[in-house]
Amino acid sequence: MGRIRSRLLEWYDAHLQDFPWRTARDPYAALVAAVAAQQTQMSRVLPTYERWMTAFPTLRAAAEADRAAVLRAWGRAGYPRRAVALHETARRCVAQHDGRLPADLDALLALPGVGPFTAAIVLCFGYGIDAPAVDTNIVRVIGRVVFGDLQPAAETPRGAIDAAAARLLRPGTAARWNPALMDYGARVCTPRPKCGECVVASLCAARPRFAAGAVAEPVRAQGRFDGSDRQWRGRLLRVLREADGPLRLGALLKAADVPAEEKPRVRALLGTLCADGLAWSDGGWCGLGSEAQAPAPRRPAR
DNA sequence: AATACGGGGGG
DNA sequence: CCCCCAGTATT
Repeated sequence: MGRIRSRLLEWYDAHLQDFPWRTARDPYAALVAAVAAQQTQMSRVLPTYERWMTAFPTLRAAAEADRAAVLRAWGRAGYPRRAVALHETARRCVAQHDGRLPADLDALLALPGVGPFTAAIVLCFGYGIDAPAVDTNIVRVIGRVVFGDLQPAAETPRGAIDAAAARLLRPGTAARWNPALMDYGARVCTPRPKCGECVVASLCAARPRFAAGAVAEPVRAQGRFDGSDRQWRGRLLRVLREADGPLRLGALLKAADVPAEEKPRVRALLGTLCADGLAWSDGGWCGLGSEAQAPAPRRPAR
């Protein structure tokens, strides 16, 4: 174990990527980066992070923002419900935690959009607390090196991976060890691994299998995106985000280029956006965010 | 345990 | 065209 640790740390020191949230010791910055990183390649995280932090430099600023502004800052980063969760988490921190992120695992996990990974990132980067942040990269690296898996998610149970991650973490090093392991999985121990460049190949339990030419099977099959609900939701939201203000329903469907036969379905999807706090719809008008904006005609006031 | 949830990078 | 991504919430 010790040799694996030292070699990976040595690799990390030579390939260090200096993301601002890694060294800022700012729990809010860590939170924003962690949420932006959920199911998203790092190359796309930095721009989202910069936009968000420029628009809402502090937890309180995020809490006081309106939903439409939050969604515009999120832009095309994907999974916009993450922006809603971030917004709501900021509000709860102000309402219930004295305007700060809790430094406690269970309290963090109680916040919307915060799961085991995000909570661990807040703890280790934000507070310097030792918490193993086990992302998909780390699952793969530990699965292979420790357990000899080709494609860990399909072989070794997650609980065993987590236990190994906790065992590998030396006290006081989480803020360096977590990103070292994550980066290694992203750059070397990739889904199709670069075993020729691997600094722990001689210690890797999976080495014989890969050396024999075994190929890792795809982790999770993915449905078609074209024509999916997800694509339509994304298109609607994009139109709403880029609009100056409220739109007629008909104008929304037209701008989103919805064919006649898809209109009932896409109208229903607008309903799901509203349910998610991403859009509102009222009296034939609709818009970005959670509440009808001024230009929309109000119902007769009593 | 299985699905839903965006959008784009990279082979 | 296909795989995958610093996951989380819901069913």
